[in-house]
Amino acid sequence: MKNKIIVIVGPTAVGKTALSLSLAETFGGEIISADSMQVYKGLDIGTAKATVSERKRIPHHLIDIVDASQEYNLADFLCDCKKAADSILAKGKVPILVGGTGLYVTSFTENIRLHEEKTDKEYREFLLSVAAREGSSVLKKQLEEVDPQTAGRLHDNDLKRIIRALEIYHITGKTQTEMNEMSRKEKSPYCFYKAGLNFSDRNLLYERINLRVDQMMQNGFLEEVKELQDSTLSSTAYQAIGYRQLFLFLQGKISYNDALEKIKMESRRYAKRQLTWFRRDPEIHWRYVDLLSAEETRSYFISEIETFLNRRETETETGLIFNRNKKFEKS
RNA sequence: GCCUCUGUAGCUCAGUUGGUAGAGCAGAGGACUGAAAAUCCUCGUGUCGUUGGUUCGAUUCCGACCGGAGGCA
Repeated sequence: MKNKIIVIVGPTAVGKTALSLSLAETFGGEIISADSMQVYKGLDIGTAKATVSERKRIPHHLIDIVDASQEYNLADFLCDCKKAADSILAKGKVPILVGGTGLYVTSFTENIRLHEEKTDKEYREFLLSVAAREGSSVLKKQLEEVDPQTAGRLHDNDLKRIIRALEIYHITGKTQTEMNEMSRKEKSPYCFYKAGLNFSDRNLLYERINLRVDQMMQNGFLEEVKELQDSTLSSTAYQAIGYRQLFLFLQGKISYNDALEKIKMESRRYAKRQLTWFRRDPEIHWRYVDLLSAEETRSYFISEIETFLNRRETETETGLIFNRNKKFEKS
């Protein structure tokens, strides 16, 4: 029988943390954060990490695991996440995967296996300079010769992905199409119950986000950013919403108000993209937090998860997301 | 009180020598396999302040009224 893992997803600020803590308590679970920014030490308030006392109450994994000056990516996450899940299972506890980074969550649940090949920063820089000089369509044409399938699904302006596809070919001699096929050969050794939190009214979600940004400021977000100013953030950590904007304010380049509004706006857009990502996974059980009380949401998922944990037949569908197009071809 | 400017999309504004309109931003939808809080694609949103006149036809021209900004008394 496959081991079972609980997954909680949803846009930023819906209340994933609160639900995860309460589910961890009732089921004897430990939490694995699936968040590309909470891995960084020192980015605390702005990334809305669970508080230290919450983390004392329930063990959390994959928070504060790398220095903010270091890079961290999907491959690192898949490796760390598996280790964390297995260590929790070995203790006889239930892993609860909680997070808003859709790529991380689905790559793990769909058992994407990345291969030895890594990244080649120099080659990336080189391609980037080519694109700057001659335009991205030149690279697109290169890719068309090497991997027409990937080139076909990418837009001319999608520079990051064009470069990545060329980079893969440069390192491995194989196309991204081939590599992607190889990456999903085996089904996940785990099975998942996927809980999704959302607002039925988008405006209420946005109000919640705006409010939370204000609360972050009250909790000393600006002081946190001041602390970071001297240390250099890695290019990935630097992408975290809020930090960039507050750096600009501290440098006197934008007003405090503009920074605040920008943070709120970027957070709202982020939430929207998260929803686009998670919506296409039909296995997620969605609950709307503006239609139910916290207690109703909690007890709904508790009873759902109870039956999930007691179930003997534990096959979950896989390949629903990254293979979506193929699925339609079959039928 | 008088004079000038102004009122067009959620916001900032363009425009129509009279044939009911378009940019940016905001917003919505989508994509996503080693940067993913990143990145990329697509798409609208309208009593053109109100009301009367001229006109086949007014958002456009004219008048009145109402709001906003500035100036003069």
